[in-house]
Amino acid sequence: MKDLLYLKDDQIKEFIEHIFYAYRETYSDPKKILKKHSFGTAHHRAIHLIERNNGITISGLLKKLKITKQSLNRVIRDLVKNKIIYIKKGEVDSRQRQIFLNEKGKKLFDEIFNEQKKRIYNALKNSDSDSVIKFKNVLYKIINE
Amino acid sequence: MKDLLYLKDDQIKEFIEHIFYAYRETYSDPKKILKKHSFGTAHHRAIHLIERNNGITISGLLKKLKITKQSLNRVIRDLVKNKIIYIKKGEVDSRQRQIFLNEKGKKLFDEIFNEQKKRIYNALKNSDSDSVIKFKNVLYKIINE
DNA sequence: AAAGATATGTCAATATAACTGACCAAAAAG
DNA sequence: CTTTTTGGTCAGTTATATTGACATATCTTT
Repeated sequence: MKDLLYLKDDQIKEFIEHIFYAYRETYSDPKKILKKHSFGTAHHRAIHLIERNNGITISGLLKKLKITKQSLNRVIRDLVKNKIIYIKKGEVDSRQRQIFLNEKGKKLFDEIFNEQKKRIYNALKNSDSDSVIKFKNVLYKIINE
Repeated sequence: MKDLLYLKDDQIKEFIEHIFYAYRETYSDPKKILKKHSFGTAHHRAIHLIERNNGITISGLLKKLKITKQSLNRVIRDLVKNKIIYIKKGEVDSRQRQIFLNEKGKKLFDEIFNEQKKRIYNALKNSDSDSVIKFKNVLYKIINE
């Protein structure tokens, strides 16, 4: 086997460490905004996925979040109570629930996203397009295992 | 301003989402091993940083972990009690504590790392060295803001 | 139509990892 | 000698997740 520098353990350990930092920093940025509404990162992740997948079902969210329905339920209840999201019965399968951001939710999402965007935007604008493409490719390979 | 595709909001939202997935998956892999010792991800992160920074002080750890000393203290106590780490008074400044993995800790770290390594290794081995370098560069830019 | 499977909701108890705030002691720095 | 820094600890609280049990409505299969 070739002695590929970038496959050395030290390099891999560094990646493991820096993936943590990237996650932590990216999700710390909007915490003040969330706190104004008494929301936390769990609410944030749900809002993000609902914005990205309009009309997503409960089980759809569960698959993406990989948490239990009891955990998700708390979050969903909070968001409904605060009129961030609304829920409709599934059109095809009325056991299902479809979840949507309402106007207040869209505004909150925009506020949150604006905070998070800064960090990513600044990183990308100082990178050439090839770097961004390759960053994305490796990131996806890490997720898909 | 140029209409750079990779700076579009959708692309940025995707990155925000996938940074979360990458973190979650990378740190989920060794959870079974940690559970055998009744440790969690908090212990994992501390062990990782101690392995990477032999003799790191309490305040050094606090800066990297960005948690309170009360939170860290619980973790450190657990690790000392289970003989994963040991603590020495600082040589220059004896107010400080220097933290080291002992033999049991090194073995545990190796077990944990082996699990995590698989995911990263597989992602990197299917990427060319230029991709890995560029992945690293963008990742670091995200952290440094 | 009856039986079984699926999607969701909810109650209760527990675990993990973090937080705030207060206070103390030892050692270094001024 | 006074102040600052480093670390330890007690107590209470919050956020997010878990397991397990059970209920209801709806869809699918027989």
